[in-house]
Amino acid sequence: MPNKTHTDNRDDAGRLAAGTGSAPLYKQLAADLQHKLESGQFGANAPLPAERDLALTYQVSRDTVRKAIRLLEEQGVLYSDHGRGTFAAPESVRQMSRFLDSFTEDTINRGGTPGQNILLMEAVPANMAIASVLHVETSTPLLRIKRVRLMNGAPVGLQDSYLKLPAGAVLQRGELERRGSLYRILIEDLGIKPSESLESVGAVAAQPDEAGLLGVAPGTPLLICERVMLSDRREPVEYCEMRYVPSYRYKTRISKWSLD
Amino acid sequence: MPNKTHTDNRDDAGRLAAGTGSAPLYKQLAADLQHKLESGQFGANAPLPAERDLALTYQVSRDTVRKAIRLLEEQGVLYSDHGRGTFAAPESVRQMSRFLDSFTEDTINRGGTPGQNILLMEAVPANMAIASVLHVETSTPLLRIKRVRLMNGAPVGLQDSYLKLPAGAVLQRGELERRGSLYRILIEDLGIKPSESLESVGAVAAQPDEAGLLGVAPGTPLLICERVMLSDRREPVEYCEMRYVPSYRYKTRISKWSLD
DNA sequence: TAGTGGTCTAGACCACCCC
DNA sequence: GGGTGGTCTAGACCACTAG
Repeated sequence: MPNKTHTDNRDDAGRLAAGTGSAPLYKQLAADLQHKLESGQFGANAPLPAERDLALTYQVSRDTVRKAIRLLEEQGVLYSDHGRGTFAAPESVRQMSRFLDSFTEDTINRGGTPGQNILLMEAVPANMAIASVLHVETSTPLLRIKRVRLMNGAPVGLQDSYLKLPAGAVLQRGELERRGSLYRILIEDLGIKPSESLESVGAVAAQPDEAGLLGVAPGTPLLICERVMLSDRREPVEYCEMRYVPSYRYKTRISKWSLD
Repeated sequence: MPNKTHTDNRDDAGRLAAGTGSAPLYKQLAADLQHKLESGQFGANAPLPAERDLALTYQVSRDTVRKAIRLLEEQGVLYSDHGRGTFAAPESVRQMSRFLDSFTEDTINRGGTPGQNILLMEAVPANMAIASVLHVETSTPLLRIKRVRLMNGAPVGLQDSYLKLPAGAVLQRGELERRGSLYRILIEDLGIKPSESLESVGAVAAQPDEAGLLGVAPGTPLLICERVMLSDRREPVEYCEMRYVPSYRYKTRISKWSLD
């Protein structure tokens, strides 16, 4: 296959772009297939062409086709059954993201407008519990950020976040107000790449102060989500407690059954 | 590589078993690596041998090594960084299952003894909402199972499940009481293979009847989890509402960050 | 039996990280 | 520069499903 350095995905014959400048072939193929699936070319549970046919069509190896299919399978866009074929996933599955979203992205995905009201943003010493989960000594200074999160202007949640910042890193309140998403700043400005998060979800009653901030009656059931976020080096970087009003739902897709 | 039909994983030289009767090489390799990791041969974030070295050691192709590594990566057992190496995941990540567990398995994983108290088990006509999610006509008969779930004898949750059974399938109350796990029966007896579930999690206040069954005060915040379970053909099979007491936590690991 | 996805190989080159 | 993981290929054979 000739090397090209297109920014476009396709050459004149409709083949995928190769070469050092472009995305991996299997990602291009996945994007192409996803586009076809989302444009409604395949109904729910409709079969896709066989892997060998796709390889011929796109002029790539079958292994590359399989990588693209596995990628889309992880995203819930399609699924493969041994001996039967590969099929378009039903709409209900396709909409559910299994991945980690920031509040900002999640809200946009739900069709809402995200907002925030920063209640507090200051350096605090780590208490024993938080020091333990973030792998630091007690009293190590952490950046605490307490925010009311808004959807379409209405309060939906309280976020209380403790951040272990790299030495010398600075995060200004104005910057957070301007950008909205804390994670975007971590990624783009501070070089912190989140890789995984460990979450624990439960229910609690709203305390009077929390109730006031969220505009609900004290004692109202709240969804509480505690999260430890890990960097790409698997260093714990953030501990966060989120309390959401009852109308807010936490949605997820779980795949693969642990029973064999 | 010679074909063998061992039930054992290794031959005399310590190589993995090949041949038609044995598990895929990459799964054997993954099991072997996982065992080494769990036995503490590698500390948190300790580097594993390079892929090429593992391939030599185990006498398999590098691609097979990569498949094994990807499998363990999905399970949170290890992680790979481009250009740096492959590393043992920290203990906190390793413990979190990202997969679908039944209440029975989940409770066992937490070190508890699961139990149940079947409140109701009968055929009921589907109402509009449930008919919609299960893709059946209104009034189609469904099997409704309402249970109090127990951990170490104490009530921790209410499960209200609506099942679309295959024509002619029968599920006896005594069978469920004896086996404990509904999903085991679905898989082993009815040929229903769960593949994915879509979940929505939130918080609600306990109603008087629910409070009585769970042994909490009315108005106590409960964690509510609604679930639609899909078969391997992506047919919705079960709609289930679960309400858990505040002490019960729903834990999960989320990987891959949606921002690139 | 024909067609599908699943596993496996051997080798090549690219991209990234760190010394 | 030397080592690491990431991508890609061409071909072979196995395992499963369905008509």
